Amino acid sequence: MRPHDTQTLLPAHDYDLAATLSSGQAFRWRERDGWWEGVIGARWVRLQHRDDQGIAAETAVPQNDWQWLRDYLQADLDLDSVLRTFPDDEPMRASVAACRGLRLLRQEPWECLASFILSSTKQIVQIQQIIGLLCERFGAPLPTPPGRAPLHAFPTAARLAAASEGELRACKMGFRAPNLLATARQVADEKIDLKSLRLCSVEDARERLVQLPGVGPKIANCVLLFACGFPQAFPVDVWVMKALRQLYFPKRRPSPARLRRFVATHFGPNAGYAQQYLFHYMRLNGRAAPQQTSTAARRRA
DNA sequence: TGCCAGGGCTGGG
DNA sequence: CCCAGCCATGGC
Repeated sequence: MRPHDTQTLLPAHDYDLAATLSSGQAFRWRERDGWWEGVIGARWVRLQHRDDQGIAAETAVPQNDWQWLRDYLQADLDLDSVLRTFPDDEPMRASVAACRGLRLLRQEPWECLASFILSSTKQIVQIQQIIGLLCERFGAPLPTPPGRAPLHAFPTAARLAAASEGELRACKMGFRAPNLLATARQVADEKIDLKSLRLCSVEDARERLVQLPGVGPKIANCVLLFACGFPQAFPVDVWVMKALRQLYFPKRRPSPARLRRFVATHFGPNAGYAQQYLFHYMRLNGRAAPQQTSTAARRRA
């Protein structure tokens, strides 16, 4: 790789770029002309997986160091060493077989937190729309390649803290607007230091996150897993709940406490990684789930 | 306890 | 075409 180039090729084994970028961890990636286009920090970038070579990357502005991209993609992580820690049971084997190469990204904490506050009771498509509007209206403009539509960085907490609730509601986020605004103010006022959460114990970090308005256990776990680097954090949403019920408790309906104990003990030190595989597996098979007894499952089939 | 609060997409009628 | 359902959190 030459210095000050707008292109590079990152060596990466066992990396399913499409699954990773579309798996509901991050919301600003779009596929276009066989590339995945997005924004990381203040950089426009597009990515393309090349068999046996790795991940090709192009930026709008020359780079002399691509560490920011390796960090974001976690390209240097040895996936096998993670997969080896998964429990050796049928649901995990099936989930890994369905999308081997699925990875966790390492996102910027504020963007991750704000995005997941906006994610509550929304589906991925709508989350993308809200975040698109938010970036367009409040994010700093970024250099893009010639002939490309202008693009914006994710808005800073300070910028959103200075917005009105009405302006945020105009981005179609509905009742999440006051939560996002109040959390942006706390972050901007340094009531919480998101970057230092990774230095806490996972329990301490979670406790601090759930103090923020609009942040419950599910969203806190998303931030811990996708931004703070806690591989044991285990967000439980409806898809994961469905996976746990169908795959591990097909007969009885476990209590929430029992379920919490199960996920805390069964999946090992990389439980969050295991969760991502279950989530993706359920999303792939959700429509055609074979073992349905509930009306909800039958309606889906 | 149970309902409700945006809203855009999906599936079924 | 229309309409119910989806969805994680907080407030009532």
